[in-house]
Amino acid sequence: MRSPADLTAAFRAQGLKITPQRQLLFRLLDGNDQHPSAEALFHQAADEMPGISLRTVYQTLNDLADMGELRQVSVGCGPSRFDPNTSDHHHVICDRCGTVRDVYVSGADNLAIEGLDGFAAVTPSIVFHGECTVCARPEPNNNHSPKEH
Amino acid sequence: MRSPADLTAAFRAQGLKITPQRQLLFRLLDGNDQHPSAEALFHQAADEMPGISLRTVYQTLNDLADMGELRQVSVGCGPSRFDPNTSDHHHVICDRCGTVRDVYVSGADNLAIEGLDGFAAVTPSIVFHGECTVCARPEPNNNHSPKEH
DNA sequence: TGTTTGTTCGCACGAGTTGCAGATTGGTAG
DNA sequence: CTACCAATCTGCAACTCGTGCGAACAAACA
Repeated sequence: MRSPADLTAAFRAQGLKITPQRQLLFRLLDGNDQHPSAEALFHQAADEMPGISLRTVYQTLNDLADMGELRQVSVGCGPSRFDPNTSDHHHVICDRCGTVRDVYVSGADNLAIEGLDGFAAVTPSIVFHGECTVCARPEPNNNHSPKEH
Repeated sequence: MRSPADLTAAFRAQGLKITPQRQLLFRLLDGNDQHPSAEALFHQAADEMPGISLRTVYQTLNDLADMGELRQVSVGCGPSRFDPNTSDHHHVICDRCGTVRDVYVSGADNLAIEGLDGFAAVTPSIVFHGECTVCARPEPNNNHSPKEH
């Protein structure tokens, strides 16, 4: 995703308007590597702008995704996550708490695939499932729940 | 997934009962490479057993998934698909019509990954997105819709 | 300042899935 | 064969995530 200033210019160039809601969301997403869900981003936004609606967050996220400024990541279960990192990368997710991290995989486009059966223009999307350092810790009071850390 | 006979034995061994509904679903899933959704399987089952309920189909699919007899495949949007093929493989999906096929990828477990950041016991799940042969055909009357073919 | 047009918001709705409870039925012991 | 108990089935309601809609609102611009 580009900087809030660049996005502002890009939105205006398309005849779209710059609202306080959009500016706030641009700022919250800028450099954000947390892969927030729409809901999570909404709560963060509501802290600064109590009247903002979840509907607007979804709307803006979809607009940004349509413009290619962010990627929507499906993590198997639970809500979609949004990723302002648009570089060529993949994801690792903790199956316990849902934490998502970016990972960079070399050679993913040159995998030997059998059974492609005529499918064209195929691009891989890799999700590594595992346990994050916090959840893997064997301590007894490791009682944290999903959506934390 | 094991054969219907083996599943029957496995269910009984766990104190679970063998009902006509379960037997039907075992049979419909045996060797099924269509990656059906719960809904799709329900329609197929209802053809042979008109009174069967969608709830029972979900229940049985979840039971089988819990037992490791089938995998639940998330394809980004739309309902989950269920895959009785439990061998080590991945999937290619047509982004137009939703067709899913099994693919076998060599070297997937030896990918060079950067940014894993302490994540443990990481296994990759690869979904290739592309267009199937039918959807890639440039013919003008290529007007088939999702869930067909 | 006024007009135009895109935006926001809240609500209702829709898809997919699960929880619940009463009726039903498989498995088994008598 | 009958009776019993626990597992199961079914239908419905509820839930989660996301979208459609329309009235009120506000950014951009003359």
